[in-house]
Amino acid sequence: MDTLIVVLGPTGVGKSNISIQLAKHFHSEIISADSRQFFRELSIGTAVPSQEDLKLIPHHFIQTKSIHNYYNVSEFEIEALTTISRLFLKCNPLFLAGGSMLYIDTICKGIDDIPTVDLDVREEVTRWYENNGLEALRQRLLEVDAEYYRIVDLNNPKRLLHAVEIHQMTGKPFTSFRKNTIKERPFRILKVGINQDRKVLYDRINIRVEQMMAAGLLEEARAVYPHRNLNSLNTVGYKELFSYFDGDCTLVEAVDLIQRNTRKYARKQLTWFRRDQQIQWFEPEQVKEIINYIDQKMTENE
RNA sequence: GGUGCCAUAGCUCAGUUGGUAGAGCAAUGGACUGAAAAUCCAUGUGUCCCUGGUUCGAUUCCAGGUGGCACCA
Repeated sequence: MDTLIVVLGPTGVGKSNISIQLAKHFHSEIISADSRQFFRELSIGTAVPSQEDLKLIPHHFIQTKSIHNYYNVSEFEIEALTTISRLFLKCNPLFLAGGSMLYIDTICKGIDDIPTVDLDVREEVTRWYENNGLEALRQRLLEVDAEYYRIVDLNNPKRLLHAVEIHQMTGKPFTSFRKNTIKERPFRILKVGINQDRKVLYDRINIRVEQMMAAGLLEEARAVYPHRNLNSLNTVGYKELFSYFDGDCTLVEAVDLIQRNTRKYARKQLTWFRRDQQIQWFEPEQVKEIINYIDQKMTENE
């Protein structure tokens, strides 16, 4: 049976390296589930695999988009599933590796069919919110979608905005699109989590940020600085350096903040993954154990 | 060596007219359906430097000590 091995874990734990070893062992390829490694303008700050690694093992969805093109998880679902079914013709197991929680879940469980918001609608509703405030936004949502109003986090403007945008665009309440059904996939999914001692992870993250700076992250960030308002650049490692370019902080402070925000991101990833009971957890050194685990599962269910 | 100022949470500090304390940041936990490396929510943390004195009661007042900073020698 076709099996997709999902290699997940917090940022900086060594997922890329491990999934390359696994793909090599199983003569397979890797689909990336990393919402920032899609962008070809961002390579140092998103820690994409090296050119040698990319040559060694074919990767998909790495640096295939531009920061200028709006991209979202739904488009990823469609594209990635197409790629996955094509690759299963020659590889099994196949690997999905990355740390973007929502993107992983979307491949595993699917996401409801909700229209993509036009950028002009987004701009219009956002401007309305900026002029009228959060309370007005809540009231507007209550009028158009009382059901969602009851369950949504009323402090989170992005959630409210999206529901209002969908109504503005379609004339239907956001809730009418939210089916919350789990899509069945025509392949088996095995989740392999990589984690390690929190302190060791944090040290690795701090060092990795220093290495990124040494590798030229500052220049990479400066090159995209003119486009800082793009959503794709609302990204750890770039937004902090933009503040430095603005003169709002020193370079040392900016780098410090990158480290801190990366640590926070790792913590947030772990919070998300913690509730997923399907994940089998390993330490970064346990590549052999992971291979044994996959072998065992592959024969179990043939 | 002398004088002055300071010593409170992991850090930077506030405060207690004497009744054993609180902000920011950090840290930790949580939410999450097309912006997700986004966005939002919640939670502690303590020999109040040490030793004595005054007091029913001292982190707070007093004395001495220790450490730090500044100035003068």
